[in-house]
Amino acid sequence: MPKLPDATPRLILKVAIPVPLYRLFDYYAPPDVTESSLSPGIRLEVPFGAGKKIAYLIEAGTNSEIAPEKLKPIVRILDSKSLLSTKDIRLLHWASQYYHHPIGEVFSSAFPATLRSGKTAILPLQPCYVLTALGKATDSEQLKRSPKQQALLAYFQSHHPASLVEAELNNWDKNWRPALKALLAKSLIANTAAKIAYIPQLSGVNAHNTKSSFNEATQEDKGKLQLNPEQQIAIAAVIGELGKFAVFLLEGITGSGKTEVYMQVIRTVLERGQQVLVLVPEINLTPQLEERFRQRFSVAMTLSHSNLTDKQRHAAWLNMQQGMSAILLGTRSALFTPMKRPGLIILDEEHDTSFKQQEGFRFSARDVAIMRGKLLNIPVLLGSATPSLESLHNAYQQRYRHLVLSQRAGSAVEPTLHLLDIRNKKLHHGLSEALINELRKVLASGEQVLIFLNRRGFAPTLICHACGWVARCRHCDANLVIHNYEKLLRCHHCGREQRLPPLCPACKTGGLMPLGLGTERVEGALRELFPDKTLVRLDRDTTQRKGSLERYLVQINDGKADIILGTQMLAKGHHFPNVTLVAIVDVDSGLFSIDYHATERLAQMITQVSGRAGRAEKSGRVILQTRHPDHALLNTLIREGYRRFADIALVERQHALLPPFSYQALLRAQADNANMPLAFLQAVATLAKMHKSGQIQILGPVAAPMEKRAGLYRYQLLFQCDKRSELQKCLAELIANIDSVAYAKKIRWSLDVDPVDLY
DNA sequence: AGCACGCCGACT
DNA sequence: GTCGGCGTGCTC
Repeated sequence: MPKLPDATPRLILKVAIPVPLYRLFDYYAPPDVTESSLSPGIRLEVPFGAGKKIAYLIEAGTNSEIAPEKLKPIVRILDSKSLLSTKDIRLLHWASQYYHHPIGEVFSSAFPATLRSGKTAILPLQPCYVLTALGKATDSEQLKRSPKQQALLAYFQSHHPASLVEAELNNWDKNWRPALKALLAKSLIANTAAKIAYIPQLSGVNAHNTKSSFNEATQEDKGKLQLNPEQQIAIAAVIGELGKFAVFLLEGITGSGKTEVYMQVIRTVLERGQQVLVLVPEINLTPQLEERFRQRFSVAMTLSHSNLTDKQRHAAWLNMQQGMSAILLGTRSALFTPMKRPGLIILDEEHDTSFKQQEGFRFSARDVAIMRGKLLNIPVLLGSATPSLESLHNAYQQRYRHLVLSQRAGSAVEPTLHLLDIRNKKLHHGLSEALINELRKVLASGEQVLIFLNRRGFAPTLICHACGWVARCRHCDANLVIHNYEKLLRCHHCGREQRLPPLCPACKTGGLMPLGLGTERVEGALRELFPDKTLVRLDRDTTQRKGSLERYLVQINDGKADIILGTQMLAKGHHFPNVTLVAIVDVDSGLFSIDYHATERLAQMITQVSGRAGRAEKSGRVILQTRHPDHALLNTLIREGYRRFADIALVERQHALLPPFSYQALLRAQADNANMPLAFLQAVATLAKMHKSGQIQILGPVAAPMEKRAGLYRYQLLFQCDKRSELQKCLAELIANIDSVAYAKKIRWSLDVDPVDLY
């Protein structure tokens, strides 16, 4: 047989590999595949260095800059077609460029761990069980001698459709297998072909089903379906833009019914046969939204967050990708989950900084979600009671549609805020007499109080009264925090801990004293003051174990707690309807930070915590202890509200030319000594000044506010420009040349585009 | 990021 | 005499 003419060149694949390198790698395609069967985005296994890696195909072609003898053939092709859509691939390219992060790592962040490690993209099927004709006809009463079987049969009979998969049975009761086995033996239940929960389609065989599935509002829900005019306007506005790109900022005070707006819009999207991506800042917030969605919608819903196992995340991702699930409720990491029929992205609590990834690929889930909506041509709905200044600015600039919910649902009244001047006042473990009296009154009337202190542990400082020695962390520029229960000193920055010393290590006397406040200390004081009241403390230390937060929340909402004490965990979304008094013990620590973001955060935090009070018929009060009762920010906030505060803050940002009136990027560098990172940043600054246009300001390098942390010395260089494209151009050029900068390989550096804090 | 190659100290 | 320390350089 004659050989093929030499003119047929071998196909060359340009692939992205998850390594911190800003370039693609070229490989030979297997000889028997054609270009058309190699769609961008498919996963490949390739030889790389000494080992093998999973790579993502960027493009197939016939030319390469690399010498042919250096090219290797790929090991194998993993996907017959891309698991990501063309538009989502474009999103990844955009994100890689915008955040200046290596393309391979960006691609791999879009996949769950299983697919990243080369597992085949097959949706695991779970066994499914259905009622038989006999099962439908049998009265579960007949099984009353075995209550578990009776309950299970009744559960099947009440479930619509009358089929259940293992996951649902697990949800019903952990130990369902024996009862099911018995029902199988009695032919009341049958084992059907394995399948996953279905998603109702817009038209066709399921049309009738679909309709009933969406309208299963319970009696309780029907009461809430009385929408006020603002809600109706918001819902109509978003629904009017379905199928198009638009960004909405839904600004709704706590209790104004934002979730109801979400649900009404979601319902319409589902009716169109499309899927919804709902992002929340943290896992803690998924259960309550999940519960409300499940009550309202009987469509398949998927959760995705970091507490799931790899298998669960694999299934969640593929469920969405294949259109088996209609709603994905997840945290930041769920942002890139592909959708077969994308219809809407909702980002709840859009101001929350947890949406910004703080290491590695430092993307903002909010900003990437907006770009994703733009590429997918679907609306993006941002919701918050305390919108970020950037989003408000975008709304004012008409880039976002601004939807406002200013009314509390039902008869609920907004809480009133009061500053309590504690200058020259005697404090009992941080609590003033006036505050204690207020607490006493409210507790006496059987109502709940909520006490907020954003610092866990007993006290943030251990000091020697005799010689002035302070317990410092050896690895960080920070004091060790006293944890009295565990008799430990712990560093909240590097996690290191040691025994609480009985004597001052410096002067060997017994003059050690706690200084400052933590939740443990306030807990002790409150237990002493109100020994007959039940106190629940919610902070990272008390809610570490899985499910403990949920248990406490149930206890609180059942009225089995009088005093709720905690850290910012309290500020995030949980509803405490019986709380009528909120006390913020120490509002001052956030007032005088060097980071201009701090006042915005403080205002959001105060407003969010305040929102926990007085949700029911009773109006709530919020007391803020302060030594700065004349502080302008505090006064604006408590008298005129968050929005007025935000408007003033925006004017200040404009005068200072700070974001959102300019754009920033922060180059951080760290190493186990101070010299190399500083020298590196200095060299980068010099390089940048050569390349930059006149518009870009280069500030620094300076030490990070905490210069030493976990044994590493940290410095940073800030870039700022009022033109985003100029800044981007400068950064791109820098990154392209950064390897040649002195010490670049000896230190750890990272670039943070649109930093949310300067630490 | 891994991983291998490559030149200088305490060990079977 | 070797095992191995991590400095430097490469990965198609």
